[in-house]
Amino acid sequence: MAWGSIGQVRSAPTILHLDMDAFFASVEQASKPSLRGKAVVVGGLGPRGVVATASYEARVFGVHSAMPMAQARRLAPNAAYLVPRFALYRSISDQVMRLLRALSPLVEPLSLDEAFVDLEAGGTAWDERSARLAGAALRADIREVTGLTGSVGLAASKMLAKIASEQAKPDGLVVIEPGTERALLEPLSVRTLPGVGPATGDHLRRAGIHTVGELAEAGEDELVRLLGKAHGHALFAMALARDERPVVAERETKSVSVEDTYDVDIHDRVRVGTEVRRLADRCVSRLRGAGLSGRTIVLKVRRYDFSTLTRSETLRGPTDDPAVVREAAGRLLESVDTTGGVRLLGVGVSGLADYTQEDLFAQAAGGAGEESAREEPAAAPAADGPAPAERIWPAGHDVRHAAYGHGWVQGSGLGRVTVRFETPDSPPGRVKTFRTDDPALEPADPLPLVARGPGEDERAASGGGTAAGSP
DNA sequence: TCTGGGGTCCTTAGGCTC
DNA sequence: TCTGGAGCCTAAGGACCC
Repeated sequence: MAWGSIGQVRSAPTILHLDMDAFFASVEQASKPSLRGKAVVVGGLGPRGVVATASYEARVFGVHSAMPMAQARRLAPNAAYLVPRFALYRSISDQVMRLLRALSPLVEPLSLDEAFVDLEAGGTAWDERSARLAGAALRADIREVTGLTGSVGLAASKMLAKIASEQAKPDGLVVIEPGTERALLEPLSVRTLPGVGPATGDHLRRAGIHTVGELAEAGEDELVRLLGKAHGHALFAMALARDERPVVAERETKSVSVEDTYDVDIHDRVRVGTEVRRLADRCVSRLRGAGLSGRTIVLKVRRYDFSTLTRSETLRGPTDDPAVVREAAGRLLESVDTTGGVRLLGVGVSGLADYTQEDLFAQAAGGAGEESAREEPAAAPAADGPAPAERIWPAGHDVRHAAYGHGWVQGSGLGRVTVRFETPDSPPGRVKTFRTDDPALEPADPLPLVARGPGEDERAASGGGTAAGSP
């Protein structure tokens, strides 16, 4: 992405950045009344899990995103620990994105809980006042539709809108007025700027540069010398509050990959090979699901000491054939020393196209059924034998009991599962414990966070419809 | 303390072709 | 015919983001 290359400098704060507050944790609190106002941590619960999102109540204890889960448990032993429920988060994200698209056709989602909107392109705002009104209305709509809060930043560029929404958190709205940008940026830490992470931050600190003002003073040549061409030019432009990157609605995928971190390092070479083939199959499933194929196969190996290496191979043409990807990944694995053990394996495909080399051959051959008739990816995890009899009840997932109704799994182990019976619009519920194989208990779909009016949803809930999570 | 998963972009370096 | 350089591709690693 070229910085400051195209477009004209905007004079009104009509770029909006929305950031949902502690998104995953807020969804869980909205869906589970007993967790409102409590410390909630969402993330991987295995021995090598990390925190995806911590509620503001958990952040008080020092828990934050990307922190190892073991450390979070030491800091906040009484918090609720839940595994992410991406399907639910995605459905709520869709509702939010629909609200954004009503404001403008130019919406650039960055993740499930964040997006840029060009309000001017949508004719929704043209000056500070109209932008502020649109931002406030959006926040109200989000609360009404999802029961959740989001923070809004408004500025004349993407970088500043993002900084504004950061300042607005939680549950606020901040406008950076054109003309005030330089003064606002000057005292901020260089780490505030997008693209300055731990490594670049350290690098700059060693050069005596701590603030955005010092970054601007250092001069473009010095920054290019310190950080390289692209990064140096980009950072200098940002330090002067120059950012003319447009809001881009459609982004095409450049690569597809899957990876797994194992609870215990794998030492057995045969097992490593098996895992790589499984990952190759999963990767191809995702690739095909997106209607894509790719030329470059990448194998990723993280060793016992956390050192990471990648090996890649570029084929003559794009493929979405699981056998081809499996074989390539297997060849790449041969060049990697895995003695000592591996903690993570990954398989990816890049150099994407929306056709395959096989398609071209098929066309050329008039579709004559080659021997390599499309092999379906090995049906995922059921590697061997029937599914185990033991039923798994992930923490936080919804369940339904024949007698007690809707609830969620508070914890399980030793053949027992503990369920709290409550719904988004009920008061905090009671806890009961069952055997994991209790036939009266079954997994359930999440309920809507906000009760719908009659006709809005076939699952129309009866209650009063108060917005979840309201103070 | 002990580090996920899915991405993007940049840099460096070597090989190849014109 | 030899050489230098530009430009492109591939491979590997690193930083960053959410």
